[in-house]
Amino acid sequence: MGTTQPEAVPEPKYWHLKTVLSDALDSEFAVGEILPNERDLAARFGVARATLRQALEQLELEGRLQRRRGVGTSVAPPRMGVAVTDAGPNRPGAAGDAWQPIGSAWEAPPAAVARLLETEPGACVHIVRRTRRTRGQIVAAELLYVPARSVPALAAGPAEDSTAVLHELQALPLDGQDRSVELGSAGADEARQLDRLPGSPVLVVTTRYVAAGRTAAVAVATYRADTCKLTFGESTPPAVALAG
Amino acid sequence: MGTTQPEAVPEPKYWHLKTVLSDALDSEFAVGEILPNERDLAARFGVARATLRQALEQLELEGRLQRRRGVGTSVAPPRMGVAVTDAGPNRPGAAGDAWQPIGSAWEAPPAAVARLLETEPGACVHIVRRTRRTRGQIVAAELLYVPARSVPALAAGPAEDSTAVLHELQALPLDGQDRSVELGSAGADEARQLDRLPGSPVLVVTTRYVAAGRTAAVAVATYRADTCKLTFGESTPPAVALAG
DNA sequence: AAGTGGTCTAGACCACCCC
DNA sequence: GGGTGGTCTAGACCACTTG
Repeated sequence: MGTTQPEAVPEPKYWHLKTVLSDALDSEFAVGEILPNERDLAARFGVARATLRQALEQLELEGRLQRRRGVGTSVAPPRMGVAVTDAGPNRPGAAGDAWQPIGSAWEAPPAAVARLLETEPGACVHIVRRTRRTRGQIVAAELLYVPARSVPALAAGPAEDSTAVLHELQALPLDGQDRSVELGSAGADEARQLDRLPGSPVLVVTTRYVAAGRTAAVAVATYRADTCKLTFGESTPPAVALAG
Repeated sequence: MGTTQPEAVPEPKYWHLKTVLSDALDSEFAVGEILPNERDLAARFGVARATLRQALEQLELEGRLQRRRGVGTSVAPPRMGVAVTDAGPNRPGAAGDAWQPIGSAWEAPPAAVARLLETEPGACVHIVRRTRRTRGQIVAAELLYVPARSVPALAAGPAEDSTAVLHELQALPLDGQDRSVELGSAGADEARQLDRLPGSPVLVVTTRYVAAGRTAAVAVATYRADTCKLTFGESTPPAVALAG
């Protein structure tokens, strides 16, 4: 009896909070502006800080917010469109948007990669580490796995220079490539390169380069999921994608 | 003094927990097996339940675990490879892997979509809702936005049948399409269709279909990020992708 | 009714950034 | 040193599924 209001299913507080904050972000804050701190916000909305944080986490996941320890929470700019299709190791890529080699190694790849490469588990391959910078921001960290058979001009073993591997790889005639995209979380090393905390959500792009019917190389690139929108263009998208 | 071990930077507990659990998953549990409940696990590792949950959330984000309220936490199977490239509205798609129309409407699209469609903000378009099923599982929910000009054979206004819009769209000669992939979180409606909780991470695939130099249609598909790996193949990937 | 994961609280301490 | 977000705790209650 009483006030007959079954209330159906009460929406979780953090969910309601999220929509309220999202609206406020659109109407009352500018990009880059810093929000009040979490303790104040929680008090203002009458919830515990953990609950407020749950809402902030969601908004960060959607690319609406950016949080930096010791600094504060700010309104994030729209996600950058990052072209994936032509960013392969043997396409130098656009001038201002470049992959930068960080180093190289001669090690055994993880089992999953070895399977793709069709190499013996435990066998060593060239591993080139690169980062990708778009408009000044580091947006991705990549590990490029190249089996010795794909770069016959190089002696098996550690390469003196990471660019040598990339250079040899360019000489290889490609049949094609296939790619997959999935959600992951940044490992300790990737997190450092991407300037994020470990565990941050990333988009993992695995590219398999095929030459002469075999897998010539495998690239595993992890993109910041908060700031990036991966684009796969066939026609010319530029203005629209950037306007976001 | 005591044992002089500065311990450098202590790794967060939930991070360490995650790796321990991850190893245990590989070695001691089978796919589909249900883990001990959260309270027991937390006690066993000597942490608060919230901390244990933080580790579980990460593992779920990586597609290692599946949690169902009222049931328990189980070991997830490897992610399904879901082909995106040839799954457009005018490619019927493979036989066993199909989009199923759910309904249609005649409404104004969100502002972001209207911008892509180059229609007036507030103008109505055909909206077709579909779900995609792969191996029996619903993996994606899509909203297909079709402006009236792209389907001249149909009267402007609510379509009697969602298949009519799709049928007319197939008649349109396409110049090409471009796509973007980004991280998002499921809204209340999408969550219901995907059998997930609101806020669950999803991969949002936005496809712009171009005909005669204009945007003919826009599809916004949200894929379950926990169970799906999106594939963009140019060569034939099958066995490898499925073996995961 | 019992057991599960999901939400929420009120507090504490820590790591980091900037002044 | 003072402020920020990040981690952690110990408890409570709720929503859902299953027997």
